[in-house]
Amino acid sequence: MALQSEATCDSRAAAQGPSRVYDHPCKACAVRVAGICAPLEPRELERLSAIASRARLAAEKVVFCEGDPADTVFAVTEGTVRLSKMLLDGRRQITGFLSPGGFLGIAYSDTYSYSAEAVTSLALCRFPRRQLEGLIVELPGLERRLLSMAFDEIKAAQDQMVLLGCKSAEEKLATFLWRWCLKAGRRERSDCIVDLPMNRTDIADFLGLTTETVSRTFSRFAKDGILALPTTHGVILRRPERLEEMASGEF
Amino acid sequence: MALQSEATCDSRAAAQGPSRVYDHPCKACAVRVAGICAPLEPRELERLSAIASRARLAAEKVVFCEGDPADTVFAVTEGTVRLSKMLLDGRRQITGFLSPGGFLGIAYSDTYSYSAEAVTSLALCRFPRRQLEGLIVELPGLERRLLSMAFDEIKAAQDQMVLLGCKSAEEKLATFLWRWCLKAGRRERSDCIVDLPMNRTDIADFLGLTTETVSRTFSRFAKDGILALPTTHGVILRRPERLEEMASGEF
DNA sequence: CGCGCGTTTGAATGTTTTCAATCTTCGTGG
DNA sequence: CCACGAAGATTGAAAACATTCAAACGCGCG
Repeated sequence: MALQSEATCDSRAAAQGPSRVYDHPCKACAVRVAGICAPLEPRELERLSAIASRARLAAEKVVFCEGDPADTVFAVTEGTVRLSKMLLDGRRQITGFLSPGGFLGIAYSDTYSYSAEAVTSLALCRFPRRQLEGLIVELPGLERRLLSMAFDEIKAAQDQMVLLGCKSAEEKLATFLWRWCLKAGRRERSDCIVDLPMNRTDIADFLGLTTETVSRTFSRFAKDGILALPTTHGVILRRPERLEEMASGEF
Repeated sequence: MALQSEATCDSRAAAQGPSRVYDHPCKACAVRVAGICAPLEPRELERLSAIASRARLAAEKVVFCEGDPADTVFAVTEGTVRLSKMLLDGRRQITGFLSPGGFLGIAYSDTYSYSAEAVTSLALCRFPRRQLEGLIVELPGLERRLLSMAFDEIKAAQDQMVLLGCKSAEEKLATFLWRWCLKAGRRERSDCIVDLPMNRTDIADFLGLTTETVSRTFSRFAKDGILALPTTHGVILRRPERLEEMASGEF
């Protein structure tokens, strides 16, 4: 499973002052993965660090594939990961994007039930699954945190089902941009500047549309003055409130 | 969150022989909710029973509404529950159907993030949320089971995203019928007899279609000899293997 | 038996997709 | 530094699939 923490990836643990954690190769990781480390005592954090190793991955590389033996769990510390499932004929559904703090690959299953790829270049923490499961038994805070993250992921999945099942192309893209604006938007007066690390095909496969429809909808939004597209990955939301309206928010 | 156990609802606890559990009003419930009780020791089961109460609900009645204060968690012991989310204008997405063993209403949130209604008449176990959360802290087996059920629910949600985002109307209905056949189908030679407790509108809102499209697709399947519709809720799958093919299974 | 609701069927419409071509961007090599 | 090539993005036109609107059917219940 892929767990995305809503916590920001500030250097929380840095406030704990010097400790043995600092000598460990996972220092940087321990500092950043607020998602899972947040509720841990320093001693517990050290236990987690002890089983972790770090890895870097170039953009578009595969973290793991659906069906692979699931022997490693990952935490994202830098970059964006794309999670997807494929049909036999190659049609793809992206089930989510993970940012720093996100957690992926955990499940009570012997194989991964989805694929994970690097959208941008990545920094990851790796946890051997066996050892992490052992730690979960020992550290109740860790299990509680996982359960909380799992619930958040279920909620996000339900919102995505509403998007996929109920919304029009325009509403889908508006929802997508509005979410990204809330999560990672940089405000500048009434504008919201958003960087979309993924390409149009990724957006299309996330929203259940084609690239052409995504592109057309972007163009229409730009023509209507709702946003500007200085580059394909850089979007300036000129009227974020219009997007929020168009998103037809749930409840 | 709604957790659907894959376990059948056999009277597992009955094998434990007479005990104080039997004197408790939740006897019947404790017997049936294999979903959450399965990994519990008899003593632990008793603790769970002690905070539970039972309820019955007529078909089409509301269990709880999106936005209501989430102070009760439920387990389904009889009947089928429908979980849904609504957009402001009334469009509805059904995120899942729960059968006996299913668990609903748990989340680390003060309000329910979705609505739950009775598709058929129901028997439910009720757990006051505060007390259940206290019990989770005390009983590690309970928390482990919840985490496992949460992972299963995430996996199911991802499959549903694939269905909603990638599949055609025909593939959607074929997938739906094939799943139901696997879960609750009664085999008879090559046939599979399925009872669909929900109506066409429910199916449509689950699959991201309209009732008309669902109905037309049913008719086409019947015309092609893939299934027969003796009643609207009773379906005989004459060629389940054709449905499986049409479902374009994942991976 | 008749009424009402849910389902089915029909025809027209519309949104999104498909197919195709062009444009843009970015990386690479001259 | 510029030119080139390839991949991604955009735009256009035609087609397809699902929806919408409308009407008829049939089943269950009073």
